[in-house]
Amino acid sequence: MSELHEPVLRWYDEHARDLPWRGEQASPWSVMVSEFMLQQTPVSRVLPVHAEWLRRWPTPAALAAEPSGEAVRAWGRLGYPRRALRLHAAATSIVERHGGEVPASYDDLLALPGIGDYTAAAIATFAHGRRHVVLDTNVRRVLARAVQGVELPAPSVTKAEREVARELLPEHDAPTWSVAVMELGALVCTASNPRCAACPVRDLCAWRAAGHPPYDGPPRKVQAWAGTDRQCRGRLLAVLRDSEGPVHRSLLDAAWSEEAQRIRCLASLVDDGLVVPAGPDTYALP
DNA sequence: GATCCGTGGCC
DNA sequence: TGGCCAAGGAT
Repeated sequence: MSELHEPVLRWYDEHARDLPWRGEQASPWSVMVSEFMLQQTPVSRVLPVHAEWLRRWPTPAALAAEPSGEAVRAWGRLGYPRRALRLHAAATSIVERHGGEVPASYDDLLALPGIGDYTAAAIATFAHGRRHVVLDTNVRRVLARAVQGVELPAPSVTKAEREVARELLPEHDAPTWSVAVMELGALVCTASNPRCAACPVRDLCAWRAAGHPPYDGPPRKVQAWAGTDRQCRGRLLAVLRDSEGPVHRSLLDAAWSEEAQRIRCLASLVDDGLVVPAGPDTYALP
């Protein structure tokens, strides 16, 4: 047991947010939906959409019974709408291969569409109480600072980093430890303007002890947005989402003026399965 | 490993 | 004002 455990767990007991996908009443499916939605997306924006999804589709079978386009539509403006398609596909696979129950094993979860290392570990841990290393951006940042003494972790997970997290994982109640570290990273040990004065392990923190040296790794690229294909795809899909049925090409033309890019992006949306041709110059959600 | 994939709030 | 960031995954 590291000396980090007690203060972090005590802090979590006092400061944890009461989120609907936490606690005894949350089903594994609720946890799974939340993990898909939380990928690169803040909690505050996930909350209302998650509630509506669980009300409308309380089980994987309920979601799988509907066209994937309904999932894309109900995804709303959460972003990265391919996640909605993958969640629908994962629900279908759960019905077909797992009797409609969210799998508990990491390997079974990892085999589902839209689930990588983090999400498989998170669902196995938080929905089923298994013991896995849960390495998300929050945990990585907390450990980078408290243990390694650097402001931010490397661009991708290193072997040493995973080993540090593995050694810190307690034998008993690993889920509470992981969610506590994540919560600490989300609320106190934030990427910018960390609230060190409120941190339960400030006196143990290697980064603080070193005088808060600034990040000195490779430059972190900020994604461009204005004029990109992602913005164009977002505009086009929003037209489909906000329409009852199939829409004519002219409505899509009005959503993005640059023709070559518009055509390329529409083709990529069709290729991704987010849009389907529905007739002459007509398109719809799948 | 680098790149692509949405969206909106914040300091 | 605009760079920065938010519980990643697939290719």
